[in-house]
Amino acid sequence: MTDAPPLLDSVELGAYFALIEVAGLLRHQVEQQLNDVGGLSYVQFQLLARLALDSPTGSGRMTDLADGVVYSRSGLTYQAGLLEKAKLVTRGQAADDDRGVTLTVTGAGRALIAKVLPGHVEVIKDLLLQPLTRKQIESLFAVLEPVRQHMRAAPPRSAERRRRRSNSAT
Amino acid sequence: MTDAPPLLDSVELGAYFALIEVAGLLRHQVEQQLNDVGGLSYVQFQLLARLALDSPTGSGRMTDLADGVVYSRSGLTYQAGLLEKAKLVTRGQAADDDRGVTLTVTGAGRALIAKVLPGHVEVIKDLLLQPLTRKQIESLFAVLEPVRQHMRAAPPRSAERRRRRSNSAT
DNA sequence: TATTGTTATACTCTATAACTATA
DNA sequence: TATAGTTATAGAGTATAACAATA
Repeated sequence: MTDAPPLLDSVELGAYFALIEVAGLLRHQVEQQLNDVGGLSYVQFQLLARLALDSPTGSGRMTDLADGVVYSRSGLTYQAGLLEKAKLVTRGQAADDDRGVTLTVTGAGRALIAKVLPGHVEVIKDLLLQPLTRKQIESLFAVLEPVRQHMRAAPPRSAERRRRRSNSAT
Repeated sequence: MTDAPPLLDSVELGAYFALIEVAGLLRHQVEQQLNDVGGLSYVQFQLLARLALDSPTGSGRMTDLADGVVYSRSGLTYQAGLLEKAKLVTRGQAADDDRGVTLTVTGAGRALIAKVLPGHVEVIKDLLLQPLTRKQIESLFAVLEPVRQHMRAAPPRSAERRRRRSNSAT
């Protein structure tokens, strides 16, 4: 057993650690702002924002929302339940698939996002963007975007989703 | 009340979202590997790794460890307790300050880090580094490093630490 | 038979506030 | 009086597995 050769050089290590730390601190600060101003967790904000900002209809299917926001199905159900209880979304049958559930932002949901967004943006500017030049911001995006694509292509959650289904040893 | 003008353009938004998503997915995968192979949470791994890899003595002061790893004091005490119970670290008096507590990695702790590290590195390579050129990795580091410095300069946790102490209205 | 979503449950982590001891 | 660390406690979030209903 020779000792581990496949380590990382200092730049790779630095990029990795910086990524984790920066994202962690940023998320922590953002979470605090969201909670203070709107009583929202980050996941809840993401769900609401997706519906209110990304979807033209203000609606979305559970399964689609799960991807990229939440790691387990039950987790999404839990969060959707909280949002529904708070009257920020409604739950309804999906149009085409009778098993499906569709989440829709309410007016209150949109209002809350609008209320929370300015401070949210402020935190991002102050913490993440402020020390960077325009070029650096562009560079950050240019580098992270392919990584995101790559991660989505080999989906971590989807793998979990179907994990050990067709178990032949039954 | 005119509606929110101080929003972000698409590059800024893209950089922010990509950062959060990439770091989140990466951390999730890494966490799974650490847990599967070594029964460690990410925070526990970070603490152990700091002691085993960064410190020449294998020791560290609680307060110093808290910075950048854990968000609250009690959180660190909790994690230190777990690590101690698992015989991965020992707790002792700090040399100079009688209030201080020093954490020291044990042999078992070092062994566990060594056991876990190759797979850890593998995940980082596969998920984060693989789709990037060397230049991009360097660029990622070059951009994130000043952000990290900036975030540390306006410390979120330290602010919490001394929050409303010297209250003049006493 | 596979997929969508829910439920029950257990567990991990985090934060707050009160407290002790040392500087 | 301020700081280092611990404790008790409460709460939020997540994952697992079993389940019902539809494709």
